[in-house]
Amino acid sequence: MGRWEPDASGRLREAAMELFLERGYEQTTVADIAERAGLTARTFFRYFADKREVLFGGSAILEARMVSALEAAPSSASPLDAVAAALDAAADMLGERHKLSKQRQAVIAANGELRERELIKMASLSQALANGLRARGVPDSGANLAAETGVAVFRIAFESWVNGPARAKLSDVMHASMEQLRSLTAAD
Amino acid sequence: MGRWEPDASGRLREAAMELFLERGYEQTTVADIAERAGLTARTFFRYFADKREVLFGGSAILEARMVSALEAAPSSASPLDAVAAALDAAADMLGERHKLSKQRQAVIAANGELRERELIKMASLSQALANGLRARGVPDSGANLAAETGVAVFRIAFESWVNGPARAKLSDVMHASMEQLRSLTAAD
DNA sequence: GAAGTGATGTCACTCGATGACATCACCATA
DNA sequence: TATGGTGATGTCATCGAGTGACATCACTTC
Repeated sequence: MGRWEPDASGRLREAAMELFLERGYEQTTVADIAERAGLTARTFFRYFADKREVLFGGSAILEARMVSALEAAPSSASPLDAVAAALDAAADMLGERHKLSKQRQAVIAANGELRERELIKMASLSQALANGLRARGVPDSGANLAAETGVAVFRIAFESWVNGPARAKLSDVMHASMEQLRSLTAAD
Repeated sequence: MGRWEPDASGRLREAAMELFLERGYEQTTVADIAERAGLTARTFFRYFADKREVLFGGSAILEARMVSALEAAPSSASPLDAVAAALDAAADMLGERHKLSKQRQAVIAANGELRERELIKMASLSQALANGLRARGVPDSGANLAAETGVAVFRIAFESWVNGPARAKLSDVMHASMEQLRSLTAAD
């Protein structure tokens, strides 16, 4: 794999995933990743802000799609319903690659730095959803709360799906979690 | 401040806070902190696992107190009410130092690494609360959800309190956020 | 006062991350 | 087809975080 092969970023992502699965995140240096991709460490840092980021390339896209879905929800929909529409969009995007998701989550779960990075991606998502809700006229505090709880539902459902059977549908798990939230808070 | 003065850990924490406020987190090296505390960088890393951790010494105590409060809630209390008791305990511990909290939050908010670290502390808290709920007989999925949403309420209320007037009571803000959550989900 | 103990310092090293500058492949155009 | 421009990559030097090995210091105990 020579210096000018196409898709350097994709090669780096693949090499990283391979090495993380083979020996773990900490036992892999950036130089290792770059070497397997036929590049140098300096080039790695031209594509990714830091070592962790190589695992989170899709999160910006996911966030954009979820925000679009939230914006597209009928204006009559409640805040939580609009958030639910965003979760559906997420299920569409992630629901087809159960094995890959499982591997990736295993790598992340095994390392503190990566868990931290994942959490801040979720926080960014929550922020973006809250902004979308405000644009729909939802007042500040409610927008934050609805977005936060929505992301909590997303995270819990995703985890449950990843650790469950491959044939389960992510969207079903998400709907079930959302229902559970409603009953949890309504019952008081 | 010589080599064998007492409370090395406390001196390091103070020196760090001072320097972070003076020049910012990134512009402060661990060697700077250690020097101001009359120690060396090597010793810093004997007290704190990494540079970020110097700002999060209280989080383990906070977590322990919140879990205690949750466990002490009457067994008749609903999951969300037990979580609310934990939030009250947090308000007790944090509510008296508005200025310090505000400074600390400003430092954290200004830096991505520190935001990440704070998020994982919140995740740890959520995990601990969920464990406490399970010990009370709450089923798995509901325990996670109640803990996550409870921590979301905590975070939002704390932020609102920190950015509000110094005379506001943290416990009041927390109660208001919790009420808002109930109405938000019950209205559908 | 000698031995032991725990806290601290010193040294050397690896790795993540970044700036400055050189080099390469490729493309447009004269 | 030569020339120059452009963007991607490599090379080199450097800083700071973090760690292991070992020396040193203050203090305690017998």
